[in-house]
Amino acid sequence: MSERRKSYPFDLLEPKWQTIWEERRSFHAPNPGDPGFDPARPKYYVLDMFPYPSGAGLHVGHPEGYTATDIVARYKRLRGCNVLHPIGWDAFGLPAEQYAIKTGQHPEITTRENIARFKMQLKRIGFSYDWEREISTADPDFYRWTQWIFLQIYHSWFNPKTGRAEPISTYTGEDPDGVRLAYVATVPVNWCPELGTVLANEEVIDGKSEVGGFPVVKRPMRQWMLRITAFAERLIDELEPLAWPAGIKLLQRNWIGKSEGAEVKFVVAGGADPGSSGEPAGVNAPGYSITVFTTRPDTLYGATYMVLAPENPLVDRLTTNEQRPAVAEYQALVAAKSDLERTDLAKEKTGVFTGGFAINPASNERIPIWIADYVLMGYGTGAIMGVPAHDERDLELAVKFGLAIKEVVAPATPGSAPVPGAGEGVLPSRTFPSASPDEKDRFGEMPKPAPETGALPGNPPQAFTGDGVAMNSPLIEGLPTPEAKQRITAWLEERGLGRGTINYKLRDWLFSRQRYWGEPFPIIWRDGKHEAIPESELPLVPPPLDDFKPTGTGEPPLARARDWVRYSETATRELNTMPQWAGSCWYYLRFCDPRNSGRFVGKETERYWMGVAAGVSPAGSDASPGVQQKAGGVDLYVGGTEHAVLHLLYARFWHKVLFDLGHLSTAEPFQRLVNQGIILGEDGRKMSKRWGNVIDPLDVIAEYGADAFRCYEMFMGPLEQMKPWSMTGVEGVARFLARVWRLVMEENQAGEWVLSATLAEVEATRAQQKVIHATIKKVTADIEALSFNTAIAQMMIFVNTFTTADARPVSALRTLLVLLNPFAPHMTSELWETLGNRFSGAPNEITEQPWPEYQPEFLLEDEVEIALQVNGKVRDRVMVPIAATSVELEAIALANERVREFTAGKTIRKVVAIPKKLVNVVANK
RNA sequence: GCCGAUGUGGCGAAAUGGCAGACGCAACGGACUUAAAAUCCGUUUGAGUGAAAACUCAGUGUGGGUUCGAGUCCCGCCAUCGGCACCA
Repeated sequence: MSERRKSYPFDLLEPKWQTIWEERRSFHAPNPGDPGFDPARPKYYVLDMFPYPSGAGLHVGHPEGYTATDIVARYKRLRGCNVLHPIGWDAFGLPAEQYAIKTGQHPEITTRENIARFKMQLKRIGFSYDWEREISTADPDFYRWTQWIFLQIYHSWFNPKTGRAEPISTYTGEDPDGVRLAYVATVPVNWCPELGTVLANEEVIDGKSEVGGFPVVKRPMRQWMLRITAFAERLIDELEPLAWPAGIKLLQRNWIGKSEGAEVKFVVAGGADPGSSGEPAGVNAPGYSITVFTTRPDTLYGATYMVLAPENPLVDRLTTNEQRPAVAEYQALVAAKSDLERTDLAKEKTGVFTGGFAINPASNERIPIWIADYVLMGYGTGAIMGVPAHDERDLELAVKFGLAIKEVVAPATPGSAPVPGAGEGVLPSRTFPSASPDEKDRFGEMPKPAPETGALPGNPPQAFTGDGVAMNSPLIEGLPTPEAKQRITAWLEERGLGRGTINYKLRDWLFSRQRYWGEPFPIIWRDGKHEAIPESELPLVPPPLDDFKPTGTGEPPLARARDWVRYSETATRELNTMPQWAGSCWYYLRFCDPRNSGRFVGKETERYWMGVAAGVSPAGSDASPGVQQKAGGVDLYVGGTEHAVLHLLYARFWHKVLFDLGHLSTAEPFQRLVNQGIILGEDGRKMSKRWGNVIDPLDVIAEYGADAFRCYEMFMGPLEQMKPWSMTGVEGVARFLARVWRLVMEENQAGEWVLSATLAEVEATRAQQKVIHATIKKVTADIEALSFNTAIAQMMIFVNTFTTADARPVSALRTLLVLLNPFAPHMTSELWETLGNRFSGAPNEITEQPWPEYQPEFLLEDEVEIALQVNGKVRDRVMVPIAATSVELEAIALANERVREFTAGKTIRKVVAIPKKLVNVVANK
């Protein structure tokens, strides 16, 4: 490192103040009832997304959000709030375990080392965390309560009548295990052989694991599931009033994917197709039917065929002997495809006819039943009605295999009645079967276009998928789409042929992992049935293991600990562990009361920190029934967009369960959410080892100091934006801080820093007052709005103004120090102390100083400069009295020489005068 | 393909519908210095006119529109980034 002289002695004073803060417990927030707790102060809970302590340590991207929250935390303290500003470690997780597998090093040891390094880095930046609240999700004192919460979920069910989670004891049906919020199911899961575990859908990206990028295959396994789908509606509704970025809300809504529509029952036709020699296989069973889900019940008359998912268990019973080989072959083909291939092949539709037929309940037409892999078993009923005229996917299949296409919705032409039988450009109706000559085409393997495509000259066929007016549909003829949907749904319900229903894309949460480094389930198995272990046995600690490797069979590594597995003569332990999300689902609650050994969080403490902040009135009335949304929760939560869906959705889900069960005082955990943008390397690329552009905060701090590091992180640009790092930019901000330092200090002959001789206990001049109060106003508003870059810019203006002043008023500098304190806490603390030793009139500690209030009268001027425009172009600027009225301004403008010059020979049409801003004279020939 | 965000000097950026480019970086010029570093002061969107002070025109991805007035509001298009991706 260069031996350049430090522009101010940050290397001495930063460690000094960090030690002082620790010794004085300056940022410790007492809980209600604790000594020193002041109930008169409002609470403010400001939270970071806690880090996973990886082996690489922090780079400069991590502390961006942390710096923002730290500024807010320090600002709120100066404003007299009780501030909860904690940090901890998301310590369970795959990387530590992968490392253990490679090296044999126990994950607990690597995790402890990584935490130590992270902690040292964070402390060096000077964050004002309450370190007495530090937690780790891998600490038994913590995960004991993670396990306890799992048991709460396990012991609950979702009561559809009340719309909330209730103890399983309130369930009166026959099968409690079938309704629990935590349940076991054998489901096709994403099995990752390399990682030796199953993964949630969300952890699989393009058919590969999110961690490591290993291939993932589908495989049926017995797994723990959490019934998050029961909360789908509330997770959408209660999102609405939160102060979150609109884009994140949208992301969550899309993820949940609500669609309203109807289920329709199609009766399977008896007997074979008259033209076919195939035997009907099992389709003679009377009353046999297939239910589909559709969002467009109004297109029922246009359903000319049905499609089942290849995995649908009904397929076997529908398939005729003749079609059986083709169906079996297709099913095998689909099963062999990975998710990636399935998506890749999505460009062209494939499918095969089962030989079976069903009756369209509206038109009574016999329609063929196909299977195709574009129909997913996991959504809706795993079966659809094919309406090729009004659905692009259905149209593709129909065109390819020559299935009938029947138009039943006419685009509504504005201002005129729908054209009956609107003909031109419409596809010719066809009858099934016409594809029989193309037997070889049945898998869609033919690379050449199907003959049908060639048979349609001109425009490619297009499905009309918008709303319009029903046609060719006797029951709803001429009705606009929304009414047609209602009418046909009612008609179906009357006849028991269907009902209105809602579907969600959201699936239940696959909650178990076949890993070692996670929370063991507090569950045992006896006679093939699961039971909870008593709460008194928590925490359930994982057994010590020498070999962490996955077994490869899908059996978790915990199976190796034979003694541990054997719970009693008749019972064995559950071998799965929880996913990494578990701890982060509720860590923010534990921060409120991290050492409570009797409860996951004390009741009163939770009510204080997570409840409705004083002065904020809850939205809506408490008297309303059901799950009325309340304000409250974490007041500000800052983190990356990568958690927009998963972490935030899972945490909201757990929070709602705990709220319903009466353990919490609010229905939502995070009132205000902000995403910080990514910080790129100096080369404009994402920071990564691969590019060698990673910047370690400690290196920056060594050269420029922690205060400069913090200020630069905030000065780079808007918090939410992606932006590249710049070392010369850091230098510029460091220069600014050095100028602040030299406002107060100067070097004597001996090279020591002493108070500047220009300091004086004098009144600020009027011009200086204006800058002071403009700065107070802007910095205050900008911190509230998290616009830290412009707050710093304003303080730079302040410093530029006072640098050139002959005498520097002490009071003005003190004001600046308080405003700057949240950004550069070390230096401002030092200067504050130094000033206090020489000048009286202020408390000894900067933290005891109230936040300054700006006085509007100092911002007022006697005169303002206004612009004089002609036809919108500025022609002159003049000083006018601040109180000048529009009429006076108009007169001034019209008398102005430059204005007259540009209006000469023209007629003045209009004069727009805006006091304190400008006058615009509109003139033409 | 669908959804969302973003496009402003050489660079990071700023701007309740009212003087585009605050603040900072880089660059250039000056002061201090034997010299350099540091520091302080100044210049810096482009094109044109002028000896100069000044002045004129153009300018916020692109094409339209609303308005006395648009970086800002509306419509179309282009580019970059992010998310979703057969969800019936």
